[in-house]
Amino acid sequence: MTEFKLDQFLPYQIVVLARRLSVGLAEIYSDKYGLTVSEWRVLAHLHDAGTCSVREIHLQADLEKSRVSRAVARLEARDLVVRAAHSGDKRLLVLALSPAGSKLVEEILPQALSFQAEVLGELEDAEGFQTAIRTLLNRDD
Amino acid sequence: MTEFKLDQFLPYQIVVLARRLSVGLAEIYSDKYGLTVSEWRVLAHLHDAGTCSVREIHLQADLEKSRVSRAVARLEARDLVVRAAHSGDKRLLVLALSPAGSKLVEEILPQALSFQAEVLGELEDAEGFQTAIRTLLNRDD
DNA sequence: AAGATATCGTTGCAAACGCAACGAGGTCAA
DNA sequence: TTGACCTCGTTGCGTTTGCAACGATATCTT
Repeated sequence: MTEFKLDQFLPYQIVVLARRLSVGLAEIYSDKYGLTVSEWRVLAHLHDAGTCSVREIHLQADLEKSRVSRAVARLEARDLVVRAAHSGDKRLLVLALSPAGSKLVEEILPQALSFQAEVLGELEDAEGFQTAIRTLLNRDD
Repeated sequence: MTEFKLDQFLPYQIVVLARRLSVGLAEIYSDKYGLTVSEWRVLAHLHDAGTCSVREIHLQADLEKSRVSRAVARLEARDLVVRAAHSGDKRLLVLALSPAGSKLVEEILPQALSFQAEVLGELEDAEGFQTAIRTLLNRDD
């Protein structure tokens, strides 16, 4: 009989860890600001990108394009994001943060960063851990 | 303006990694054997535990009890799991793998383990990585 | 021993999900 | 320039999800 402990199985451990971190982070962007994961990622990416299309967020933020589309619609309804037509290619949307959106993101980011710091702070070799994560993320794409 | 790159943000990286590993693993238990994540976890835990209740799987395998309940129902319909009443406490269910279930798990496990080995093989310091994961998983519970 | 409380597994339901299909617009070749 | 093909963002739809509520059983309290 093959020896196998689910709780020592790496893919399982990482999925569990991911869920825990998500729940922890959600206490910030969801409980305090009423944002979903999709919305938070859209805002975060726009903060960095300045301006971009739905497709770019889909690719850069690991979100189904339908999730991006609906998240953007909700964010626009809350006046956190501005949606405009691209002048050159009319298929594209030009998304950007509104002033209120920028303000909101600036309010959330420090908290997100401190959450990250708190997590990393528990590790002996935080550097090595981050390198490992990056290594795994860069495989096969 | 706060500096923030979503793709360098640890919680995000781990969620993305978790999804990738899940998809990779699913090529084994889902594509080849038609199992869902919930079903796979139930089988894996039963393989190790021998016999247990819905609640125990709920706690040990990080699954909502409704997911366990439904997964068990499907597995029983496929004759992979046996569901019996507990003699002492009639609220409890006694779950166990059927012979066919055992056989199936024995077939899958080596593939799961080799998938894990493949992932760990890409890391310089696999030991350190696993230690870090365990550290993070043991916080606050 | 009886009533209040807690726990077990199941079920109902609203919301979220992923995927496929769509219309609108762009690109490329002949 | 016209037709085939590709890409963009949105929408529809069946499935899955998490949560709350439920009936049944156990336990605790007095």
